[in-house]
Amino acid sequence: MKISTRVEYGIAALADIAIHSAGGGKVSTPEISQRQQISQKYLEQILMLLRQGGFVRAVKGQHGGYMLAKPAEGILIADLLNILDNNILADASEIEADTGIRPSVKSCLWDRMNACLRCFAEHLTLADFLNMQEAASGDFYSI
Amino acid sequence: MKISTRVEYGIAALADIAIHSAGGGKVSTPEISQRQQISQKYLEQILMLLRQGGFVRAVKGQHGGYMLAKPAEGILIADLLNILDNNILADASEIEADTGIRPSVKSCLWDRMNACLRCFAEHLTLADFLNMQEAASGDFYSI
DNA sequence: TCGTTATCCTATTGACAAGATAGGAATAAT
DNA sequence: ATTATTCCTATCTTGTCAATAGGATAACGA
Repeated sequence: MKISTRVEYGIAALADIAIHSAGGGKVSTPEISQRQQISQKYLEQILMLLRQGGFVRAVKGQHGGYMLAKPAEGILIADLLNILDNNILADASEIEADTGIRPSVKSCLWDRMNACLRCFAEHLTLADFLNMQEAASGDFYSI
Repeated sequence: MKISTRVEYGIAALADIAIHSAGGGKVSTPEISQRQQISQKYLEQILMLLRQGGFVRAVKGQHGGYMLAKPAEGILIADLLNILDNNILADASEIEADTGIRPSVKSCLWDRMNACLRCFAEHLTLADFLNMQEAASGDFYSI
């Protein structure tokens, strides 16, 4: 199972924001870039996706930055995957149906695999991910 | 969930061979190519993978062709995926361990998703896939 | 008001893999 | 010999990922 760095960085960035904006603060791209070792310019693009997806809110201008748009408990890893990796969890048969093609047996097989992934990712929140990390090492920064 | 055409064609080809070699016959690339609408040259490469993976046996020369190397009940979709798509189901942490990198929390997340897929694909055989198709339409050729 | 520092947006580039296409060598039956 | 097949390698095209770059827009502070 290959996962793009866009997804990887996106989750890392969101986790970073969740941790460092606790208490109403804002987190800026330079901060995240340095802590998570992600190119700042590339990070900007990813954060744009996360904002458009409704995961973070942004404040422009000096001393601006990002904060979570909703609590970490309400952010599903499944939704993150879809935003960051072009609807990776969408069913093939749905896509075919949209294009007027009759769903095939093959896409039915893909869909079953898809369902396995979705079932997992839809029951896992950003908060769960943060807990995983905390339990594993106590060091939030080594994602 | 994106699946490469190599996987798609590979499974289609193997299903075609399973059906048309019933009774000890052989199935040639031109036959499969025509029935499954796959470029013959591309199909050759895929069948080479399937042969190297031990899924089919080949007979060269005139009136040669392919046959299953083992019964369809013994062919796991998981193994097919790994052969046709570069060990797509291998755990990230295993790969990291092989390269001397300490498995990370992130790869642990990927591995859990991987486990979902593997659990499904390791319990599904080529025979199951054939039954799915038969039940769905009765037309073996419209994969 | 001006400068600083941030987000926001688009264009471009380089690397790489997928998806084919092509040509021919080896092999076996007719 | 001829034909039909598997086998193997090289090449090409295209698209996506990953990253870089440049600048527009917005807010804050001195």
